[in-house]
This record gives sequence, C-alpha cells and structure tokens, in this order.
Amino acid sequence: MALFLSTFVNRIDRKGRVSVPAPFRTVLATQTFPGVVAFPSFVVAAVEASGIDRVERLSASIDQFNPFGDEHDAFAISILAESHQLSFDSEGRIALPDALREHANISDRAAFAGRGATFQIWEPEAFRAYQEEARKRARDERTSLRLGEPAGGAPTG
Amino acid sequence: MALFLSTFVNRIDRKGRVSVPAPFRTVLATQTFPGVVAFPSFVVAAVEASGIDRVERLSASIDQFNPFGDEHDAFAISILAESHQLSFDSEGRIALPDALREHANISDRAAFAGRGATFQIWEPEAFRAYQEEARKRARDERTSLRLGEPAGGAPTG
DNA sequence: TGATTTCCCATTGACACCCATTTTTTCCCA
DNA sequence: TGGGAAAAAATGGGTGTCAATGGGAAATCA
Repeated sequence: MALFLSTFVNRIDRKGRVSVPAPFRTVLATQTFPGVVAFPSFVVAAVEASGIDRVERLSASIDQFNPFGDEHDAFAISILAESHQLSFDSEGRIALPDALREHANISDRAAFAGRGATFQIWEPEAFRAYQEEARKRARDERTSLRLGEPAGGAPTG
Repeated sequence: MALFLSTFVNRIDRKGRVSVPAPFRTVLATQTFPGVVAFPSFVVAAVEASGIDRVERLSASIDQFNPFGDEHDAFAISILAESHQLSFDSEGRIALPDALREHANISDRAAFAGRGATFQIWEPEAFRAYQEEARKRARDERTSLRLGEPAGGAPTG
C-alpha cells in the first residue's frame, strides 16, 4: 500500500524524539530521502507531514507562479521556508523541532493521523477534540445536504 | 536533496562571516561555482541567493528580451549588475558585502530561508514579521495551489 | 604599510549513531 | 483456544562526530 492510514499515538522522549509509526515508515521507504518533511499547517494547530517527493512536487507547482509574484512568495515562504527535513535515526525515529512542537502544542505525546498521501501530527487531546468537532459538524449539517435533481426521475418509495 | 528547505539563523562574526547552513551547502555542492550568488531583492528587504547555475538561467531569460529594450535593461541592471559571487571559506562560510547587509538591515544574525530552487537571507526579526504575513496570505489563497501530478489530494488540511 | 581577505586551528554544543531494555504483536503448538 | 516463545516495534540513554563559531597568523591588495 502507498497510503498513510489510521492514527497512532507515540511518546516523545526527553531528547524530543518520536518513533514514526512502522506502517508510515513503510510508505516512506520508497522515497529518495529517508525521513519526513514537515511544516506547520496554516489552517489548524497541527503539523503537516509527508515524504520529500511530495514536497518536490509542491515546489514544482509553486515554481509555476511568477518567480517574483505574490502567490509564489506566500507559498514559498509559508511552506518551503517552514519545512523541516527530519531524517530517521537507525530506529526509525525523528526529532520534532521546537518550532513545530510549539505550533501544535505538543509536549510528550504525538498523534500521527493518516490522510492518504500525507499525514498530520497532533497533540493527542487536540486531535480528539478536532475529530469530535468534525464529526459533530457533519452530523449537524447532514440535514442541509440535498441531492440535486435525480437524473432518472424521483425514486419511488 | 536538491531543494533549499527550512530556515536557519546563523551568527555573523566581527569579520562579517556567516556559515551557510550545511544542508544548503549540500545542495550547492553540485554546482560549478563553490559558493553563493546573491543580489538585493527588488521586492523586499532581503537578499536573494542561489547557486551560479540558477543565475545563468536567469541571465538567459533576460536575454530573451530585446537587448536595447526597457525590460532587458531593468533586469540586467537590478539583478546581474547587483549580484555578488560569494565563495565559501574552508569552513563553509561566506562574507556578506556591506551593500547586501545594508539592503536587508542585517547586523549580527542572518536568517537563511529556503524557497526551493533559491533561498533568501533576512534579518531574523524582519523575516518573522514577513513570514506571519505570508502565512495569512497563503491561507487565503491556498485553493489556488494545485499539485502538478494527479496522485495526491489537496496539499494541506 | 595599513587594511582586508584567506587559511588554519581550537572550542563548543547539538545531533546522529550505537546499544540496551521494555512493550507490543505475531505465531506456534499443546 | 489459551499460553508462551519469538519477532517486531517502541523507548531510553551514552558517546563520538560534525556543524557552527571565534580568533590568530599568513597572504593579498591597494
């Protein structure tokens, strides 16, 4: 498989190291850089993470913009300049830099949440709350969800 | 890796020397000139920097303009004429010329901010402020960023 | 010759690497 | 199907190495 799935909570030791979940490491094993690339989400209090390949594609996309233009700038600064290359040690751990830990309010435990092509790193309680929230929102809004015109007439009951 | 990623803040000694971050040096190691090419940004109070290869490409692009036209002139003057070739000493440091330091208001610390194919050199506090701004802009404009290749979903949560 | 740059060496501190231990999962067999 | 052995994963900690930094001496330049 090539997808980041499921959520794992691991401990952070006093040196700031965390084990990347073994299934995630398996996904990352195919990449050219043995580790994780991570940057603070600019939407939520979490860390966005993926392999280097994804960031290279992102960088290429950013380069589509005018090199001295505004969008180029905004994305280059907030993604590329804020990215950290975190390489695995021999045990498959990475060290989370203070900047990232602070952004996500992470102290001694980190939740790795799979999102398919990427994953996020959360403070476990914050992630619970976020999950709860998302679920509630989906439930509240389910009544406002309407199908468009049925292609082949109304379904019969 | 072949991308300038992440941000590093290094100290400038009384001789005007700064260590170029080791990961950046690794990227630059593939280039023909062992050092950095730098010119003052004409957009922000920072120094634009890259390897010599990039500047050669830039120069080629400028040559696409009419050799006696306004654009040719503007770019040639503001980029090529203001570029400095800064070579590494044996420890991987460069000396920032006064003209560049003044343009970026750099005194005793310099922030090296990766931007993929290039990087910028900032006065650390100024960079913080700019980054804050850029993050807001990126957040607002995040939908305009698309990955080139099909495989993944949206870049951020 | 004074000023600036280049080269070299020393010091410091962070981190990558190594090994040991604990915990969890897998698997085998009674 | 439960127990237990074996494997894998996660965790903890010591230490050697390398990057960053600072300063002196030699070399270069004007």
